[in-house]
Amino acid sequence: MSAELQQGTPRPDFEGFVALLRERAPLLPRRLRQVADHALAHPDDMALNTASQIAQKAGVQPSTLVRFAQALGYSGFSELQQVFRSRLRQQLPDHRERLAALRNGGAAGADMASVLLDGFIHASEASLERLRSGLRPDDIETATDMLAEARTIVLVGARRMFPVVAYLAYAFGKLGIRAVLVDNIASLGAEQAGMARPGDVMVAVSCAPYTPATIEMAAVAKAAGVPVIVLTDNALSPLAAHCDLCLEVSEADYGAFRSMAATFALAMTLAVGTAEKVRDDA
Amino acid sequence: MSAELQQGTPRPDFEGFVALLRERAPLLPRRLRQVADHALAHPDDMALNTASQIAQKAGVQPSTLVRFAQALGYSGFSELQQVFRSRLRQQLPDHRERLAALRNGGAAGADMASVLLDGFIHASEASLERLRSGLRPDDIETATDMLAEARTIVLVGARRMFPVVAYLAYAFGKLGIRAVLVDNIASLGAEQAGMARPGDVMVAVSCAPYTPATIEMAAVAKAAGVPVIVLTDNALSPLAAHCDLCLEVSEADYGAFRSMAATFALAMTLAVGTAEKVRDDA
DNA sequence: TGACTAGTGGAACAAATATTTCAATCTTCG
DNA sequence: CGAAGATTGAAATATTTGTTCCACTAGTCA
Repeated sequence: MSAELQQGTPRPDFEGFVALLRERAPLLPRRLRQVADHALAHPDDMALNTASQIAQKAGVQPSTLVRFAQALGYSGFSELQQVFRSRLRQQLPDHRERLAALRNGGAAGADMASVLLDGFIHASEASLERLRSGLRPDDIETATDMLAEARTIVLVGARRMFPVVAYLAYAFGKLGIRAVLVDNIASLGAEQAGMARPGDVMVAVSCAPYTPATIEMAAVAKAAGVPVIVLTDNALSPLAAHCDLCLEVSEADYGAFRSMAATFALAMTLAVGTAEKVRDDA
Repeated sequence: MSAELQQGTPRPDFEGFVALLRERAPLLPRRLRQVADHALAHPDDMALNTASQIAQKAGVQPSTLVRFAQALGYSGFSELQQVFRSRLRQQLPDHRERLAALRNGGAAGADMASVLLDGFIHASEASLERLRSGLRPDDIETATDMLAEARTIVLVGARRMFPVVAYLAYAFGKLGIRAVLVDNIASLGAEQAGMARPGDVMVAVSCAPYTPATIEMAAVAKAAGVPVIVLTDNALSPLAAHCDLCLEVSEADYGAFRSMAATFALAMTLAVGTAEKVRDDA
């Protein structure tokens, strides 16, 4: 091992570890780098599991963990692990206090950022909670059945909801499921969506205030005999009229902005659930 | 040992442990009671230290810890400690096991859907929790300062992360803040991003596996004197090298898919925070 | 009071875990 | 192309850690 990597024991706190890694990581060999990535991505894992369990998850040998720790100047893996454990110890009470402080005292202008962030986090958590209790598992089941049998999945969503369908396009693509994203480029949305035929399935996403184009495309598809699955905010949505299956996701808002957390969680579920079905059928 | 204390392995979660203790504690011998008190008072200690360290803090022998665990029906101290560790971990791996069990056991379909949804909801919640405690409010403050002073905000993100910048484009637009979305249409991404000049600000979003084009655009912008704000998953990200401010968001994953909840919450915070600043300046 | 039982401390033991070592492999540079 | 060096995987080893056992104590009931 080159001598330059050998130094006295580095700072025993997590921040110190990250700082150290920031400068050393680029110079580290492949496997050690792999460990570095894993350590930053899964710090809890590093704190709570044994060396061989961590090594397995990181895709390396246990000995590599020891080498990694030593390359950074720690005496061994155990010493490095203490860094992660102390982080876990401090982090919990620390953030509980901060949260309580924020809630009680009307925050000053300086931590406006914290208040906003906290607000959006809360809205997201509330949305997820509602999703958990509000959605019928049978409906997801029906949806994934439909999607798994589709020749092509046509994804429609605009404005606020475009990110959701864009994500679905990515996820389906990665899972090897044929899907096309209607992005309305050059105002060709109607033509893009119009190519759907029986045998295909449309997924349309829209919440209040509903984008007329999305409703229109769903209506046209349905009339053409294309099954339509809708993600919307409530059962009275104008979209609900033009669909075969309606999945309701009510997001909580903070200020003028609504969370997207529940919608994305549902989207991921649909994508993976469909992939599982497709695989089982084959 | 009296037979009544011997039972099958109790529930492996922390709630179960507390419930069990509530009814058994009064009947326990002195030293075991002492352990019970310590366990409830210092659950983190129970999760993160070795048996002899814990024993010392609790004022008992290591063997007493083992007896305590066994008196409650666990096979030994190690098994009991896992209960405390999973509490810290917020039971994430538990879901993987359940999903694996479902696959093997061939459970009913509706169950599969529930497990998936539950898994993604958990991953989202864990991500939000990490965001809450892991992000420095000062960094958000700095980011919104930079954004509020920008003439035009240039938004760069690809593949998995495209939905985030697409959302930001929507949000900034709605808030009356000038922003352009680099969507790489017709492979014109470099030209789209290349129009950024000093006085503008670029927001680049990318997590592993990093899209080379995004890194490249951030590097070019930075070299041209355009301030770059980066949203990425860890400090070692190749994007971190080419930015003026690095916001780290580590999302929890479930299966092969990572949550987007924390990234979106942060994006909303940035958008609204910037709007507040712009309004105050005027 | 004396025998019996449950409880306890501490040492011996067994198991799990981290660490070291060494041979094989891949890189790099002459 | 070939040699020197770095890197890696896997087995051997050393250490730590958890567990069991047994002698001893304290409390309880005949």
